[in-house]
Amino acid sequence: MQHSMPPLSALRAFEATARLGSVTAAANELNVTHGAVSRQLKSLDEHFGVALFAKVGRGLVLTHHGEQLQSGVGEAFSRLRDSCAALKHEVEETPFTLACPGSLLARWLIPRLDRLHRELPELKLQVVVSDTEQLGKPSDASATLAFTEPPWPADMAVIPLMSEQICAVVSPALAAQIDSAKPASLFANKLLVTASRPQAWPQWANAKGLEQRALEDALQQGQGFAHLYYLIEAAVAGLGVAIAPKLLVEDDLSSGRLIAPWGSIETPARLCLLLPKHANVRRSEPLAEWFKQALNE
Amino acid sequence: MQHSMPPLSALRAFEATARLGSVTAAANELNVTHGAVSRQLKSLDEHFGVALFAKVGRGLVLTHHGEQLQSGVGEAFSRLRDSCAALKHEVEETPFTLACPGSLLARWLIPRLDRLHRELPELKLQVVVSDTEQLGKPSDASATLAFTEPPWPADMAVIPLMSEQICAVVSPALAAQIDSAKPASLFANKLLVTASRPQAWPQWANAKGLEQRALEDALQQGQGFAHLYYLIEAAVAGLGVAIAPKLLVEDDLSSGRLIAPWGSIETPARLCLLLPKHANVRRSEPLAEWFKQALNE
DNA sequence: GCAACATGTGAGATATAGTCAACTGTTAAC
DNA sequence: GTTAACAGTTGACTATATCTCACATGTTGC
Repeated sequence: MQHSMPPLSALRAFEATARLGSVTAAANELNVTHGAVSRQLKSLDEHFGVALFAKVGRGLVLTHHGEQLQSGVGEAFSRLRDSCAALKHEVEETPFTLACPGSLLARWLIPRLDRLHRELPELKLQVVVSDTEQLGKPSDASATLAFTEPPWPADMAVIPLMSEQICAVVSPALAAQIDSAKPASLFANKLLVTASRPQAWPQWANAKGLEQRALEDALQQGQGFAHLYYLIEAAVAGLGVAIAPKLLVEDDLSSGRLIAPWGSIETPARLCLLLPKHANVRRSEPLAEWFKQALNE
Repeated sequence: MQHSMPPLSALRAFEATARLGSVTAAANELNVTHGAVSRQLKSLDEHFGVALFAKVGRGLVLTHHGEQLQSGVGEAFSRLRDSCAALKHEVEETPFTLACPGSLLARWLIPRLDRLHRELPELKLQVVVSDTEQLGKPSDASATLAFTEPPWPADMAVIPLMSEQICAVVSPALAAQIDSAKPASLFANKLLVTASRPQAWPQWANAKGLEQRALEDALQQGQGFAHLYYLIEAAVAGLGVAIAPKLLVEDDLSSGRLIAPWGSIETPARLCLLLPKHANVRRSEPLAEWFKQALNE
């Protein structure tokens, strides 16, 4: 059965040539040279053992057998084109869902969301808050934006966008009382912490050469917040010193609402775009590029 | 538009896999390894940016998008298969017409025609007498059998089957009076000639070392026949000595109806199968092979 | 826990399909 | 009648898409 099928590429060349009435036109449509189409047609003639085209003047016309073949093959290719175009259209019209932690969403992405929609309109981007900071779960989002550190989950494609920097921030009023040259001056303030980033203060202490013991004592007297977003607002309000990804406080630092007296440090984590296996590369890649660009401004 | 079409081979792999429900089964149908099909499916996933199959247990099932694609693609491929099979069927059901000179037909082919029909039934062979001995004409026969010598017509494919041998033949009664060791004993007989083969006697004379002059004299007193077939019958009837392709008198020689006292000679001509350009190779090639075999028995 | 089965994948072989350029034949204009 | 533009075919070479092999991973059932 299948044995009677000629090479599909030859059928495609035949269909285009029959439809357009010219080898050269078919070659243009198929983005090949006319020689390539001519060969395909010849191979089809040989497959069926009859001439499908006859030379008339300096062009070709279908023979009886050629017309017979074209009637079915033309419809079949229409059908193929329609089916592929329909699926492609449906895929591209489906909104692209980006999951993002609430703090990153509120303090970095939302201010840039309008521009993102304008620059990548074909994405039909929809943003949702990733419910927990936990990753590696089979999320139904098209992509997830998150700070994560290696090892990265094996069942997802991970595109690192930038290294994470964290900094300790205080309100301008508190900053005035700080000797920024002395890292230990930190301990003159109340430390603000969040359960979602338990490793932040130890990393900071370690990088700044502070004693773990002193840090632990300070944390005992610190204040906890359920969410990074509230932590930062607490710092703005002058409740103490918060530690947060630099990215999330950058706008506040440039506006002067917050001060980072002791600078910032780099952590092993990266801001990453996490894609499920079988993600749509043609949709997620432009998004990753957009993030890389926007993050470097 | 065309731009949205994935590679056709990938679509074929998809269609077979969807229809058969298994990569391995599709690979068998397509006569490739399962790895090849697996790659094609992967490339299709990437083309559309969605998974078309989902792993379920140790097999695959179509996803929603996969089903959507299969509904159209399956029909399109059915259509393609039907169209190709229909054309192929029509071509193969068309009788294959073999043109053949009347003498060759009567004295060699007809006795073997039954066997030919039996051994190549799918040819639906029909035999017609080639009206003239002239070749190179755009005949509407599928193939032409003829003795011809180079140069061969450029607009036809020529398959040489065997070299031509000609021999001078006489009835047994006449043969008894001949000294077969002497070629010149030929001239004791009346020479029988046919207009369709004017070169036969001169070739014979030349090969046997007979004087052209003596030959011409003998031919003056010879008897002409319109057709080779009558010429041979005249020899059988004892009217004189005929010259004919050995192939045409072989049956008579073995039965003793005719004798070739001086043996036979080879001419530059060949028995050939002449095929029009764009002839159906798959039909004419088995016929050529059959002839080669039958001629060597 | 192991054998049988089904699909996925890296590396390298190979065959299909393409390019280029030269050639034949057709049409039309000067 | 000559020439130029055009359409298709073809030989020689090349490239890339496609396949195979062998191994890896994951599932099922005894």
